Amino acid sequence: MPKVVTRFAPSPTGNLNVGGIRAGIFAYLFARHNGGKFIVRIEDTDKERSKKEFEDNIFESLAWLGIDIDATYRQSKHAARYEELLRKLIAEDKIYVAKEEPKEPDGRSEVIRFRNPNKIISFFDAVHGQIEFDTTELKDFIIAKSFTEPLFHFAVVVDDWDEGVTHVVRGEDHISNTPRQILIQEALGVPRPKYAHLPLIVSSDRSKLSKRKGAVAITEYKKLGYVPEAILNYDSFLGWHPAGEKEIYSKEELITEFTLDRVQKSPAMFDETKLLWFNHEHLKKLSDSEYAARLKEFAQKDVDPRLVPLLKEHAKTLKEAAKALEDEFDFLGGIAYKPEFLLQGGKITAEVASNHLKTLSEILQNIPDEGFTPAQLKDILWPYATDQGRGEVLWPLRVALSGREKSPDPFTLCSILGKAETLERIAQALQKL
RNA sequence: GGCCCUAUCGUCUAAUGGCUAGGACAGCGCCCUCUCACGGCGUAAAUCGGGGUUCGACUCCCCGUAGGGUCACCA
Repeated sequence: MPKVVTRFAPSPTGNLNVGGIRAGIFAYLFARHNGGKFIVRIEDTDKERSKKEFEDNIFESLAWLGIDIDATYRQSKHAARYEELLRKLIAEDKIYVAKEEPKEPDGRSEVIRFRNPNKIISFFDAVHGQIEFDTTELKDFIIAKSFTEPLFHFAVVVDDWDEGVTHVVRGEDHISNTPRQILIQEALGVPRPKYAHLPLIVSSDRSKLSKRKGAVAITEYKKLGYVPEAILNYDSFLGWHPAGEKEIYSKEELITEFTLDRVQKSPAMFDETKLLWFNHEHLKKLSDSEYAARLKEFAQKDVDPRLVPLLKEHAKTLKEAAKALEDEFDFLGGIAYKPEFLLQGGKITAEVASNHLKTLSEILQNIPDEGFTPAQLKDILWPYATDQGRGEVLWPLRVALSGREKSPDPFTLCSILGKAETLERIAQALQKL
C-alpha cells in the first residue's frame, strides 16, 4: 500500500472548469511528488443532476491536461457497500430511522439520521493548522435518504476508507463539512485521513468561482487555442508558489517542487490576462516541430515550417496563430498585388515606388543566397532606406513581397522567400505600377 | 444570524522577528519601427485599523473591521 493516496472527487453535474480542476491538480501533484497514487472518484449519488456527458467531459479534460489516473471509482456502483455499513451502524444504534414531516413536495416521510455524540472535534489541516469545531450545532444530521440512498458525507467517508485514501486534498468550502465526516469515521471505526483544505478560487467579485460567475470549462480553453501546459502551470500557481522567481514550469517540474507547506491560505482570483501570458510563454517553449504539429491539429491545415518561429513570437494562442495564417502570414502562396496597397493608399507615388523597387532589386541581385538572412539584409538595405526615406522604400518592398497591408518585416520576408522568389515578386509588382 | 476560514502593490505572490518590503501579469512612459504584433528599458503601485509582546514586527498574541465559506432528504 503506497504511503500516499489522494483523490479527486468531482460530481458530474457540469463541465469541468478551471476552478473545479484546481483541487484535482493539487491532489495530483501532491500524490506524484510523494510517489503515491492518484485516484478519481465520480460522485454521482445525485441521480437527478448527474449526467454521462459531464463525466465524459471530466475525463477528457483530465487527459488533455496530462493528469494520469491510477484508478477510477464511481459512487453509484457502491450501493451494496453503503447499505451493508448503514445496516451495521443501525444495528449498533449509531444511526436511526426517523419519521419526518416532509418539508419539500418530494420529501420522504422516513430518513436515516446520525446519532450525534455532540462533542468537540479537533483536526489538523495541512494548510490552516489546528481547527476546532463544536458538532452540537449539527444536531442529528441526515446521512441517508434510505438504506440504498446514502448522502454525500456518508458516501465520502466510506469511499475514502475503502479506496485507501490517506490525504484528502480539497477546496476550503469543505472545511465545515470535515467535522461531520470525522464523526461518521469514528462511528464506523475507520482511520482519519490527513486533511489539506485549499483556498478557493474566486471570481472578480471575490465570491466562489462558478459557472455563472465566468468559470470557463477546460475544454473551452482548448478550443480557444490554449495549451494544457499553460492551464496546468497557471492553475498550480493559484494558491501555491514554489521558492524562487521562476514562473514557467513543466508538469514534471511542478511535481518536483510541489509541497503543501507552500500552499496559500487566502483565496486567489482567476486572472484571464495572466493565463494568456502563461500560454504565450509555453507556446514559445515548444520546439518548432511540436509547435507546427499542435497548430496543424488546431487549425486543421499544414503549417509551413518557415513560418513557425514567426508565429511563436506573434501569437499568444493557437487560435491567434491560426488567424495569422489566414491573414498577415498568408503570403507564401500566390498573392494578388493591389497598386493602392503598394502606394500605401496614395501616400507614395507610383514613380517613387517604382524607382525604389528597381534599385532594391539591383542591390538584392548582388547579394549571394547565403546573405539572405534578416540581419544581413537589414544591414545592407538599411542605409539606402534611411537615406531615401524608410517609408517610401520599405513599404513598397514589404507589400511587393507580401501583397498585404500587414505582414512580417521586409527583411524577414526576403529571407523566407529566398533570393529568386524575392526578385520575381518585385518584378511582378513593378508591372502593376 | 450561528459557526468556521482569511487579510502584503489593481491581480498572483516573495520576505516564516532584523530588507531601500522583492518578482510576475496588467497599467503608464520611453525606445524599437515600413505595417500588425513581438521585444527592450524605465516608472508608479502594498503590509486593513487599534492595542500589546519585543531592542526590533509584514511576520507572534488580543480586539475591531472587512471579505469569503458553511449551516439541504446537493455534492
